[in-house]
Amino acid sequence: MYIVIMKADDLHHLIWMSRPLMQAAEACVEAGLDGTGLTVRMRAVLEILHRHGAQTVPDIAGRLEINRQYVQVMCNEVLASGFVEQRENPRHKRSPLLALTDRGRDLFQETLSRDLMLLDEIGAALPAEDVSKALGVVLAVTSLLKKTAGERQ
Amino acid sequence: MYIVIMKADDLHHLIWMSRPLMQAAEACVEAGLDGTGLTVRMRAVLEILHRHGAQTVPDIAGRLEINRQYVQVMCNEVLASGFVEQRENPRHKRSPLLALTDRGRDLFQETLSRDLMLLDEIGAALPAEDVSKALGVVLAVTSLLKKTAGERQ
DNA sequence: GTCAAATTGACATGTATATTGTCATCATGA
DNA sequence: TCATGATGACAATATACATGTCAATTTGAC
Repeated sequence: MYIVIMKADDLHHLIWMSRPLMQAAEACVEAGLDGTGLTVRMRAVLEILHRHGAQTVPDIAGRLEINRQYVQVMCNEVLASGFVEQRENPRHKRSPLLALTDRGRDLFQETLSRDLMLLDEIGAALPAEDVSKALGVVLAVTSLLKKTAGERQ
Repeated sequence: MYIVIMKADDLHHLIWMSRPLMQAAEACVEAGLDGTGLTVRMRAVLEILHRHGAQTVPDIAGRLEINRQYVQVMCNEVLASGFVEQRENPRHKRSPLLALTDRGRDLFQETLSRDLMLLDEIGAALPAEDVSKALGVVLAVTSLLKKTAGERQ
């Protein structure tokens, strides 16, 4: 009985820590972007292009799970910044591929490596096994919550 | 080396799961609030009052870590809803205490118990120890990220 | 090859969730 | 009593989306 109560309590706390965690992470990324001319949402586009290579705007929207029109705005911003350029798309003449420019790639790799260093620092304080278990729990909880939200409707 | 890479990767994933987790949790709460006349942010106020007893608006803002002016708006909503009422504050004549009305208490307890049932259900699929460790990791990561964001500025 | 249907980019509008700033009023405590 | 601070109200701004529409063009089925 006691254990059950404790668990629900921890679970409750875990779930409601998601917002502070997200805010802290975003603040951290934002602070790391200071001076680069990038915003967090521009960085998101660069990350997709870095990880998955050249993509069209609708492709990026799909990966970000954000609607096409808003991602279009984000992409226009990175295009204007010069960190991304349009390339001809052999598969669709009116929908160019967006690709990182050399400047964009350099910049993103720089911020990425700084972020990875930070992750290593943070990770140093935590047992690898705990991190991996935490990820498992969070993934499971998220998927169960999603399912429940659907059912509750 | 391999382990370090794995850990940073898991950590990265864990951190960026915070948004989907939060969204899933909010969607779930919202679905559970359907028909009660409450919104998620109104519920947040009720939860504070339920857990900590009667509070002033600035007190609630402090606990929610949201700025005073916005919490004022949230509180005005719950006051209008009739689930919360103003009481005289012996410590400050211009700043009344907000307290749950009987209706508010009943309603909140009902939604709370439904949510606790859900938590138990979700918890049933997870070892208590893992949940507790996950919470520990998330708390640690959040606090380290907050610290870093501050330093990076 | 033709033509209907789908895709794309652009733009306008709406909404939720905040933050920031200002101001008058009033309470508190030195 | 009087400076200081707390409170509530209001306005402006920002961010992060969703939705809807439209023209141009592309694709694919026939």
